[in-house]
Amino acid sequence: MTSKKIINKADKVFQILRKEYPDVVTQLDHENPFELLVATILSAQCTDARVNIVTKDLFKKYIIPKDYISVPVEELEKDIFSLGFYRQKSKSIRNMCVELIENHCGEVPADFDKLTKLSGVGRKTASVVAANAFNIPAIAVDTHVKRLSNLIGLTVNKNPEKIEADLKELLPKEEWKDSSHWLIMHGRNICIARRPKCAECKITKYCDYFNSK
DNA sequence: CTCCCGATAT
DNA sequence: ATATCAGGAG
Repeated sequence: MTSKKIINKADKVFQILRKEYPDVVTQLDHENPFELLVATILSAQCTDARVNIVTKDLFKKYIIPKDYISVPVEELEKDIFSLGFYRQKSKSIRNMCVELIENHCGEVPADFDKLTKLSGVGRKTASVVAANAFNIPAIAVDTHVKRLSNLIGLTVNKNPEKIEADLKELLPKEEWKDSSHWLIMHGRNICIARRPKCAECKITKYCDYFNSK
């Protein structure tokens, strides 16, 4: 159930963001779906900019799933150390590569449900890969999308899966991918978690957080 | 719910 | 010193 008030708010907000961020793309450097999958797993709790620094060399050394399994796990841990959670992420990537080889002929499946079944891949990562590598309509609810959706008042839910469902009701499928990018761009540039720049924000008129200050 | 975990801005 | 960074698994 989405109230008319929220539907109207969403229309105004996304109209402004659409104009503000006309050409949105993933900031994660990648040249194919497999690289995007690895980069997205690595991006958990860490900025795209730092992932890109690591993947610049990583993607020269590891080309296909087999490459990640061929080295001792300690070597992969060292290669991604600076990103944090390096033990978890190494294990996830290795298991994910085994699963790609055993269940998907070494290819990244172009299917949301199949993606979420891979090690280290939850709804957010699956959405990023589905939307950006395969143009499958999806909304990736990351920390920015969550924060802005709650601050603006596009949803009253705190659970990412519920936020995703709420946003999908507010937008046509054709805009699912771009809408998450708009919120992410706005979250990084203006509605910054540590210190929101409300003075520079163009959607304060429709923002619950701003109007309740 | 807790744990994983380094880099960075404030 | 502390919060936060394009989360996911157990």
